Amino acid sequence: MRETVGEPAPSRPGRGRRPAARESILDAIRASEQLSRVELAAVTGLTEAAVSMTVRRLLDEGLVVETGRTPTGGKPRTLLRLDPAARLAVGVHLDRDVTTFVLTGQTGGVISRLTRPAPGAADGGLLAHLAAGIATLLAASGVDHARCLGVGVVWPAPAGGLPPGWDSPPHLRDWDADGLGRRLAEETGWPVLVENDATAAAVGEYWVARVGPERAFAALYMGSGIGAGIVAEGRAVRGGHGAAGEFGHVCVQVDGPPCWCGSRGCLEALAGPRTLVVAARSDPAALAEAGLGNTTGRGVAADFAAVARAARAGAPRCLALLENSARYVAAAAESVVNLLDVDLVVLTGPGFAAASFVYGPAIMRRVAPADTKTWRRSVTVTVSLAAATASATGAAALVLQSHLRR
Amino acid sequence: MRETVGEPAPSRPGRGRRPAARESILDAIRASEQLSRVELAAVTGLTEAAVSMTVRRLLDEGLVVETGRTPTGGKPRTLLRLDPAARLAVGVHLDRDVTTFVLTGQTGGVISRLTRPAPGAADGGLLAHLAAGIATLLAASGVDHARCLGVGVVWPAPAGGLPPGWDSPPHLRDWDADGLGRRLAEETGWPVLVENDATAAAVGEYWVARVGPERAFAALYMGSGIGAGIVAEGRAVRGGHGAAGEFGHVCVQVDGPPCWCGSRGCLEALAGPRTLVVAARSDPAALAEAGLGNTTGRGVAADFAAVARAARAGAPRCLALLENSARYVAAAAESVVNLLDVDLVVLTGPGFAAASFVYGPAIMRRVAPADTKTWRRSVTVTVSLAAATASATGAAALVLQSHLRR
DNA sequence: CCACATTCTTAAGCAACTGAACGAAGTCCG
DNA sequence: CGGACTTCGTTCAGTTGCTTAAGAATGTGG
Repeated sequence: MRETVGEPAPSRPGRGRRPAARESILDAIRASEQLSRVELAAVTGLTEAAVSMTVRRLLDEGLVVETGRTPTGGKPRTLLRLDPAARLAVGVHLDRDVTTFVLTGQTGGVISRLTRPAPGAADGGLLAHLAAGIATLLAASGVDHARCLGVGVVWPAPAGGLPPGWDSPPHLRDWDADGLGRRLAEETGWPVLVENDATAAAVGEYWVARVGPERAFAALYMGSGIGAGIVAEGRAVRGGHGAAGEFGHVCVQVDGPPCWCGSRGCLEALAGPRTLVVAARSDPAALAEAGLGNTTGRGVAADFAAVARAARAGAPRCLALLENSARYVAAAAESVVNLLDVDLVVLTGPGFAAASFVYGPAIMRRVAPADTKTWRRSVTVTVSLAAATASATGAAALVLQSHLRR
Repeated sequence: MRETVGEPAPSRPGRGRRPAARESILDAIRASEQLSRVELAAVTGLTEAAVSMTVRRLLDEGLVVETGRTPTGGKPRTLLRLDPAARLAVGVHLDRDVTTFVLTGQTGGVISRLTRPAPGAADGGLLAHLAAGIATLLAASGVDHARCLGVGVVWPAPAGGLPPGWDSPPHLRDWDADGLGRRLAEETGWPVLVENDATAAAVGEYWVARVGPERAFAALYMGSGIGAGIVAEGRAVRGGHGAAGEFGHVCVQVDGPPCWCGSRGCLEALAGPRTLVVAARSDPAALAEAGLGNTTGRGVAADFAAVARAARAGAPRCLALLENSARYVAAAAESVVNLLDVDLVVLTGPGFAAASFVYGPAIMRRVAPADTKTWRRSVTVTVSLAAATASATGAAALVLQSHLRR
């Protein structure tokens, strides 16, 4: 379950119901970059009168600005945009080896960024690490703190909390989503929201890439593990306990090798970055190609990137390892597409940022074949523009989105 | 896209917005069988005053009835139920070999039922077949036609329409969802809704089995093919083009045998009922066990049922065939559970009705193992109580549900 | 029979939206 | 250049769905 902590919703007395117009108007402008009032009325299904009134309020609050006009047959349309600086959000990605902090504006654009190594066991704990990073980020950017809506924290674990036995990094091991959100909210004074990193990447992509709510899409995220975030009808799919998107444990081979999760043939066990790196280290040729010989313990992501670089430079063994992995990932992606009728697959995260030149074509071949003999609808496969920081910006986007839908 | 045809919503002037209370109250009563007004207020989050007013209107309309009271410390609660006979819906399942018609009440209970063989090429066409069946069903049940809300038609194809190359039975081949809905609405005068049969089975199960909206669940449907319907947050997951739930084309073996869909290793190609029946017919031992020797062309479902009967009676070859199929189905079910964080899997449709004694345990072993070492949440696997008519009742439930959410 | 607890109803008010008419800001054309 | 026309946006009264607040109904225990 997603956790929102801090600032309880002020239940003003005498208040009617939650205004739906506000949400749909802001979301429509977000998705289209700029829109006039009549267009908003058409898109949202509201009357022009309702749009007019709601927009005036948004203008008064400074959330929206008028930017130019487009000529028509009669009175020209006045275009509306979100004011990027009107609202800010902090996004934090707690990955295994590194923590990324970003400050974004209302449109999801990154204002400033900060990267820190993940805290070791003796570094004074996770809370201090987070609070310091957030403070540094805000101080460096010099923005008005009052405009910051809150903090989104995402990690490579289900949003519903870490189940026992989960393979989590040491500095996250003793935390659950609920506790982390509450404690960090107390520490910083901001509302805090905790979510899975792949889901956040998907929401971030939805937000930043201006995907329309009519598209069902999946963001495949490869960091030190592999996960998927799914957005359908403009909403993140979280499942019964906030653990949807366990792409790494999709079965791609009935009697495949055992996985730490207790099952067999899981994608992660067959083709995950960790598996690939282990294979590269145990293969002398690949080891030499990727220059992994005299490095050790740098973390899976760094090793994976080295293998990808070598493959891109033409190293045959590294390329073979990646292509083998890509076969499995493509098959799992096909399952996602078939199960959820996804028409847009976005590859994101540092893993795909480094190796999309192998994974992208492989997934495309399997999921969106060029021949039209197959029955399937057309599926687009793209690589995220900011794959390395996708989760952190997604974390911020989650905060922005939750403020739309308050 | 789902198609609703007929009866355009009367847009009364001066009307405010769509009442959300009505929907949530009816849905809460549906899910709980009976509830008092205070309980409704607690469950729906509405105030007691709002519940009181809305319920009175529902009582006036006859949708809801008061049934008894429960003692408390003070004034006893008056319990409310849906009046099953207040609203009726017709559900039609157009399967490959047989068409099933059901008439259900507001709670989804079957009032009357009719089964007809699927029309051949020379039987005067699909529309006449449907119209005649519906007329016969209603005449036989002797209910007031005015209380019938509409007709739901479901078929073994995506709700979004039949893509070119789809392996559809002859009598459905020239139809698309849109056209069928419109034409049947003209023919019968009722609103018509066209949907995928597995999705309908899931909605039917959700409706009839009183699943709460907090559960994410998947209905696996085996008829002459194999599909999945997914319900999350009380809504059917349809995906970008209404083609979600293509469980039969989940990949369970990267380099498995080619499937007619153009891909490889699809569940249906490896373990679907058709594949299993073909295997049984080409295996002399299984052929003899199941008594398929002197039958031919009865359709996949009948042959599959014969194999299942033989296996249940102890026939080793038939059992082996089923258990092999179940291994693959279980792996694919595991993928669904992991991707969507489903906590309830329901087996339904004639295939699972005949062979759940093999598939149920196999899926349970893989998806809900008894040992708690795994990280996964507890998943329940059950067999539908009315697996054989699940899709037809689901079709009717879709009509009921769409009237809640109008 | 009278507190007391609890459930449900009634009454007044408010906020969000609707429809319809009107004002505003352009283009087009004689 | 001025008026018809087109399209955009606003104003205003009215309806509706819900809110809070108070009270009526209907039981139990003393």
